[in-house]
Amino acid sequence: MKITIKKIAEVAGVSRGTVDRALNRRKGVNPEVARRVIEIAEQLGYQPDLAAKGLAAKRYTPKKIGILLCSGGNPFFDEVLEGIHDALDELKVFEVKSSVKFTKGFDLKDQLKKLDEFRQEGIDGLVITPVYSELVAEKLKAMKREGITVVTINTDIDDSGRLAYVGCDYVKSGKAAAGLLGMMNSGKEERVILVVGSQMVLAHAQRLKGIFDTLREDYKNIRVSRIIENNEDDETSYQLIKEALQEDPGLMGICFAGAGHEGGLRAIKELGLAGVLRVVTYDMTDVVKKNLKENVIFATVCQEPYKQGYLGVDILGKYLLTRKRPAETCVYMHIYIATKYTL
Amino acid sequence: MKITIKKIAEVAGVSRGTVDRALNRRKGVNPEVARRVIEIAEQLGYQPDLAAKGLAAKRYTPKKIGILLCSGGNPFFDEVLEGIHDALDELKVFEVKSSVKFTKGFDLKDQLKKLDEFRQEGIDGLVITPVYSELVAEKLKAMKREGITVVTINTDIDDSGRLAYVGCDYVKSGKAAAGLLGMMNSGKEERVILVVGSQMVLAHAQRLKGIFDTLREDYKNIRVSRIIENNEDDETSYQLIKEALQEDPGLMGICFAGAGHEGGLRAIKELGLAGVLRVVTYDMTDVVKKNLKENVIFATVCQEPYKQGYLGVDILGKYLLTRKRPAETCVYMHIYIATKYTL
DNA sequence: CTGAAAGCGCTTACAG
DNA sequence: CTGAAAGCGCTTACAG
Repeated sequence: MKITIKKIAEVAGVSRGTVDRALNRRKGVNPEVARRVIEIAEQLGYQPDLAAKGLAAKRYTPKKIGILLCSGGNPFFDEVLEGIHDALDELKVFEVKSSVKFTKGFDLKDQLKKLDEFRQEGIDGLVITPVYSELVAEKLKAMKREGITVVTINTDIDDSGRLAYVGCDYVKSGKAAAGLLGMMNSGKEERVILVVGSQMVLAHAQRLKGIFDTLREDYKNIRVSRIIENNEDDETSYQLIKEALQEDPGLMGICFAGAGHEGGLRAIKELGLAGVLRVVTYDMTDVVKKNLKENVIFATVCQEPYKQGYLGVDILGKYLLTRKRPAETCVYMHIYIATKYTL
Repeated sequence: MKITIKKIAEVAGVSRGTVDRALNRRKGVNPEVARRVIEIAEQLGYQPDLAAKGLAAKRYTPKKIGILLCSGGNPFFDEVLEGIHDALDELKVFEVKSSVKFTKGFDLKDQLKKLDEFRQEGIDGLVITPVYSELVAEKLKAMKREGITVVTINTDIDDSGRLAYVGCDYVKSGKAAAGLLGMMNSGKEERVILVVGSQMVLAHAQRLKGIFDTLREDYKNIRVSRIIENNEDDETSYQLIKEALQEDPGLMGICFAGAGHEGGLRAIKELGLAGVLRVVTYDMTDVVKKNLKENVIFATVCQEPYKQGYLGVDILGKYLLTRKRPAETCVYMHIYIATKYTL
């Protein structure tokens, strides 16, 4: 076998308890001794045995992870949640407990409130889809000071002291959608419209940027004739898109950069444009699936939702159990394209 | 905590050793007693603790996994191999050893020989990309009788007694490629050519089927004007495709259903058809990446190579350590589409 | 066929 | 600040 704590203890001439305390940066060790032990461990290439750690952990206070998602009403997060649960299940062996909370959409106040609830309950780590606000960043920093480790998933937030971000590069995902429109371009001058929830949503703004950059550089004969903000609301989406399509009957395509496609798709179908207007969406919800099958949506750009949830929890769990940080602070998901044939 | 072996021992009125022997179907337990122990364990919902199993396993003979890949010269397998190594690394905690062997392409004789080598060395489990031959199926069955558990990845083989198959649904991946050609169809009657390694390679034949089915059903104005067999050889590919393109200058697209695109792509570039002829490929090798970036390949259909390797080993490892079978015998990979923008 | 015991590597309450 | 010891859950060589 390999280097164990026992071996290190022998070499350092101290007890295994002291080695454990030193390596895990626990308090109450002579700094001199600690330094030496750590150095010896590094020299010998010590790798802690996770199985043994897990087993020993069972005797003492369990770790607790909080999960806070802005997913109310957004089916995209069902798959994220699957990943979260699978990772939590695997952590159960190590006696890691968990508690999951949701807010309806990106509601700032509600998020702040739920964060305080978690602080009261007492958690060791948090996986969160943060609302993009300084208030949240501040609160996360305060929680860090209290010893709570934070991992952001799906959306990131600056200067919050988080351990890692697991999610999408949204500019890149914008490019992917533009590439699809380009692929379907006939070679003639054509117009498309873009639909976002709000340009204030960071992810949507970044996707727009990716789309514009790509069209400008690679597909000069595609012009964006209009940007519609639907607030991710289906009724708004329906009205605005219906209008837009009627005013500009020769459109080649439309790209939904955020949620709320259902209404827009309804408008498209009513106007008899299904299968004609090239529709590109994001993610893979039931609505998207249905409309891919019916040839209304041509393709959709995906971002590994399951993995976002799984890795978010996994990275946090590994850190809590072993203080091991992920190799990269930002773990970007694979961006890929799905069609009716890949379902 | 939960139900442990100790608890079961108490309830059954036997020692922990006996419980262990009964639950793991080891020999030398009174059948009556074994039956009762197993029943009690089920009743109590006993779930063995992996960490403890791993720790205990360290004291005794390690398990050994053999890996046998038909990957010589095929860059697609680099990523499969990454997944394999990551999974093996995780198994090291449980003292699982491994040995990896390769054959050059799908060489039947070489595969049979390497299988015998593994038997000699003594392995407990095998992850293999089987050559599609009855001789292989027979040998795998023989190995099963000797107590070796087999998992197939990337390609399956019937009636071989394997524990599971992890890989692609090739008919479906054929459909995905056809869908891409369809997406790029101008609406007019158009012709495409298909390139395979050999129609004798099961995966290629299945992809062809998927492509034909889809074109027939959904894209009636795309006609396959020719099928080229390139033996996955670049020179052959170059020659045949150059000829084909010269004979039929109005082609809309070409789909490479197997390896050996490099030569074909060279022909396309020489004839000045880069960016004009719609090229669809499979998988994501360095050659594919380069040609996506240069706008020669429009899109490529992928099949989670990393995951194939990872899960193949993971499923086998879990089975060897805990006799737990995967939920599904056939674990199908996600099929997805990549473009230059998703790189 | 069965039980008692040792030990896998790590952690912490306890005593000093 | 440090060491000796117990124990997390499981497995097997050993003795009977």
